[in-house]
Amino acid sequence: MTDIRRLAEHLNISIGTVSRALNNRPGVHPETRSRVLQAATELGYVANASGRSLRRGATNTIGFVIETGSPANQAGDNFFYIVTDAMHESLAERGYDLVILPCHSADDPVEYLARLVARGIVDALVITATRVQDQRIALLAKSAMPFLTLGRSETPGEYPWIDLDFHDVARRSVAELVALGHRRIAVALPEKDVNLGQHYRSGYLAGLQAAGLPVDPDLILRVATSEEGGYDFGRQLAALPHRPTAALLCSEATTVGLYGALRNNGIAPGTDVSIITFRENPQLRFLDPAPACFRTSLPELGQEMARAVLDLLGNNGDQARRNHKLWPMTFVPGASVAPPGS
Amino acid sequence: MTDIRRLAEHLNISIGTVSRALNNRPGVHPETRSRVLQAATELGYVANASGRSLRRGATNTIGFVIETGSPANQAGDNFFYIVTDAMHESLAERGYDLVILPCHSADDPVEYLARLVARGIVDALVITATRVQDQRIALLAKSAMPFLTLGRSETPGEYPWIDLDFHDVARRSVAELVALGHRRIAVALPEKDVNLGQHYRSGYLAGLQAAGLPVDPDLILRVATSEEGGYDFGRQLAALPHRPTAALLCSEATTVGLYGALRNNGIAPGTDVSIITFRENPQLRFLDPAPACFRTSLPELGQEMARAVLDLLGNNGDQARRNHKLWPMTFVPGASVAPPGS
DNA sequence: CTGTTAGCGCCTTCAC
DNA sequence: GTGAAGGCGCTAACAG
Repeated sequence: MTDIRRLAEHLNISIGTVSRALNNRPGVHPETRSRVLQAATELGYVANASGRSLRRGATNTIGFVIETGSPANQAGDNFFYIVTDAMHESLAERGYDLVILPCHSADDPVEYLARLVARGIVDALVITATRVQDQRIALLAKSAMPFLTLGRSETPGEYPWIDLDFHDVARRSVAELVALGHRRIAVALPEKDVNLGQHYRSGYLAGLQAAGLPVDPDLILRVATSEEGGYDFGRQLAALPHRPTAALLCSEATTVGLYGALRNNGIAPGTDVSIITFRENPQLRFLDPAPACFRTSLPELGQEMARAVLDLLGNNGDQARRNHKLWPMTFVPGASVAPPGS
Repeated sequence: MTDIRRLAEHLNISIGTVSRALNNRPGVHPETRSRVLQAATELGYVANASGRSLRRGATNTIGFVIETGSPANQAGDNFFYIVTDAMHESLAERGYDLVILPCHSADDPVEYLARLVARGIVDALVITATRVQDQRIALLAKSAMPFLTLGRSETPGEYPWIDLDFHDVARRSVAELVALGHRRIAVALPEKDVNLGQHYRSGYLAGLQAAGLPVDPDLILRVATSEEGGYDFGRQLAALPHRPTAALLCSEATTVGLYGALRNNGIAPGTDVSIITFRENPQLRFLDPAPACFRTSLPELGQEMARAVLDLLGNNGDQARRNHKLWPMTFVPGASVAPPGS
């Protein structure tokens, strides 16, 4: 709670010198500097953030926006905690802090962002769960706030993104199943405006085409990204007159629900219907049969995101806005996949 | 990005009047006020947070601290998103904002808090995952920062807390099992310094005592709060010479792992070993057999927490520091519980 | 190497 | 009902 003035008085020197010493500015006698640093530690002095930001015109803080009201965020495991943990650590090495900015259910995400930008509490923003047409991106692109999106979008403009390679995951999943003899493969897609669904769908279609398989619209379903959504998907598959022998999930959150629905309808996951889900996580590992899925290092993803954001704030910010990164994932076989009719 | 000066110039009035109009201060001509408000909306003016905080000495922001490096937070579902979502909404009604402050793996939680307090970016803090002896509480109690803990602690001092009633949940769980004829009931506790473990343990012991059952130390195990921890627990139970007929979990995150370990050892969850876990969540609902557990409304918990924090910042802050609330939970029967040897 | 001073954006007191 | 001015805590530019 001490301010810089009291610290200076305590040391009998001017606040200017104290400030220079604390901020590693040149032109301070080494002995003075060490006295200042020691006194700061003793008195628990930390610069007041408002004063510093006001003067510097920057907060040295990155905001990571999460819509806490979204069912997709309330389901599943704590993807974001792992990503932000690593991202935060990388940012800290460069003197930046990270805060998670939750946008609550009753608030409008676009207005929330507009307020954030104007209030100036962060130097850059990360937004997640991008839509095909995303007003948040349109807003940010018009503003002067540097931002990174986790997920692509068809919203026009030049902005940096990092995205998991949903296309390749889906394509690869189909290929794995086809190699075992599957020919009727269902897929659960999210709501239409969720951008990852576009890519997952295109990968699925590419996989079918590569195998010379026809597209059956009955096998392409849209469900909520939640346990309930997975259950829905399973029920709908069970009700199909000509049941598929395999199913793909573009979100691991739906896996448990799908297993439950199949079992409740007398269908054995893995035996009657092969399943490949999206991202490996600890919960999946103990499901029976263990689901085939895709692995990636979330800490590495967080580090990459930190790098991308820091690039935006560096000297080559303009160039950094053209940074695009497709994040690869590797297939993890599982007992949930078997030849059809086995 | 407009500042108040430009807004005032645009309207040809002084910044003092603009400020008064925007902050609903008395003594502004109604017409002037409406002109100001309209111009603010048009130009997208929002007060700069640093300037305002510096002047007011308050940020109107509440910080919710989460240790993103903790395995317990990386496991399980998004408990905190649901709580903070409701809390945020309640706070917003009273003009407060909420930010989630992640403390990353490589950072020391106590130092992190000390920095937060000194930087003055929030008016109050919420800390979670309390320890039996919690240095964070000791630090905050010494500071002038109002704070609320989600979870109790034996750390001395007068501070407000809200805690789920772990004692009663454990006691009730034992009673349910005893009523069905169980006499050997195992329990998985977290590491010793995790405060909720103390209460869960005391409730477990109270339950045994009420039923006149002996305490078998072999049945009281400590495991990590994660899927792996649950798996560990199951393996250890399977290896016991005199196997229990029931098992209690003080964290739902361990449930899937326990099911997996039992099955891998030829033990049927629900039939061979009855299971009661902690908090109901969507993932559990689709496990087979569905685990008995305890239900509570996380949105209501979030609202209660918002109230507790706002009380701290109100006129009766001193009295509010004595607010303690034990949060009740209700039993949800499940197929994971059956009479022993059934 | 150190002290002094201006001003970041805002709100509030005082004067009118 | 409105304008002018000071100062919240800090850093950077300028004197010395």
